[in-house]
Amino acid sequence: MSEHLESKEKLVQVAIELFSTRGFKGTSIRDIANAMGMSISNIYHYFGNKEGLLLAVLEHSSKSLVEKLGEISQLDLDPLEHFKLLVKTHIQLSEDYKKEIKIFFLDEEHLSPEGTKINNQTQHDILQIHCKALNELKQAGLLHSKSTTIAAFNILGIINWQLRWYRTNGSLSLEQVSGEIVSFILHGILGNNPPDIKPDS
Amino acid sequence: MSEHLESKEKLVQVAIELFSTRGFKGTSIRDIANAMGMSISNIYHYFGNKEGLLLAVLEHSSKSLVEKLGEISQLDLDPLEHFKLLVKTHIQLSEDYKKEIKIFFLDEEHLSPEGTKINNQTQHDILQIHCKALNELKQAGLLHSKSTTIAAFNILGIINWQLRWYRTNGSLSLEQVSGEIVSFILHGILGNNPPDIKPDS
DNA sequence: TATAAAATCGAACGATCGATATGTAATTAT
DNA sequence: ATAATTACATATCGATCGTTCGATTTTATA
Repeated sequence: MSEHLESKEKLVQVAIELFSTRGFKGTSIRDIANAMGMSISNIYHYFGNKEGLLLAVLEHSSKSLVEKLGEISQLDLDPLEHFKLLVKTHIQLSEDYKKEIKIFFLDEEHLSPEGTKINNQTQHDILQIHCKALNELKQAGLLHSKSTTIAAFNILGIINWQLRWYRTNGSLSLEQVSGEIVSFILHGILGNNPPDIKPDS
Repeated sequence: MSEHLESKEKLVQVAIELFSTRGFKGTSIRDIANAMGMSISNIYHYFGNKEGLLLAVLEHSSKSLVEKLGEISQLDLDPLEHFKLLVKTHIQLSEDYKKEIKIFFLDEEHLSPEGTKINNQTQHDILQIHCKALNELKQAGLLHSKSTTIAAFNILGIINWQLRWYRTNGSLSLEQVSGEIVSFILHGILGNNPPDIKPDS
């Protein structure tokens, strides 16, 4: 009744690597089998079919990502510090889950109903985490934006876009970029009533 | 020496439609031929191979998009009005070129060197247009952000993300969303020294 | 150690893919 | 009028795709 978790976990990792660089349709089962040094049929033994493997990847990474972001959401901090920590953590997590998130955005079009469901659920969860933090700011009278939802979308846009252009080997450190982004977002949502924003906590 | 432009142009349009919904790898030449009511070989007659068709799509739309955005850049306005107009126009253009831009982002991974070149050039051009407008603001002493480049990336992130979540049939009009986004961005880049930002020009 | 279960393999299947070869009808140029 | 070019179609190629089958090896258990 025991599964060979080593192979199964390694398969997911290899799939993440290949799906993120070549896309789902651009990666064949044979590609994955070769990269694993394993036979094709063995992949079917573990995941049933190609999409089963994709679903395993999606489920594996989305659950973990939302979980870690949710931990921040449950901390008991004052609204402003809470929000800053949330954005900073989100940026760091995006870097950590770079490849997995890329799969999310790259292959969302040709997903099965189940895959679409996972995808939508994940996006919704993440949006809600930010909305919650923004509503705390609103209750504290600090929010300038009329719509917290649009503000939350804007924040996700900035963070997810940073994932596309930021290069680790470039001249900017992630800390620098993260600081600039937090500052940009804070001014964007707080508007003209900023309680003297400190550059970093 | 004359070409049948009607069929060729229609082919590009059909390709845009299918590539944007199913992705490049997810769309077969046969799919396109069927949607056109045309034989497969005729597509090869016009575009040489599948990628030639993709390049035609990319070239067609990127040139047009950058051109229209560049027109705004050449207007002679005061920096702030200039910038607001640029963002608003970019949002509107994104809506107009929704499908084409989707192809840009969806299939950037498996492009030929030439496709990658067009893609990078386009992204670079658009970024520069925003950087230029931001530098004008900087010279006017209005900019809060340290790095204009990061600020420009943030702006692109917000606009391109809006393209993903905004639904025309939803409860929000594009005008509303556009206004909120412009406000968000203005506060984000101007920071604590805002010259009394008017909600709309 | 016997046996059931899990893990792995090689070979093959039918379908579909991008691409081509070879034609013919229609248009255009001379 | 006729030669040349363009616009299309049919049929087919070899490659690759996802998937399956049948068998073998390894591992767990009783």
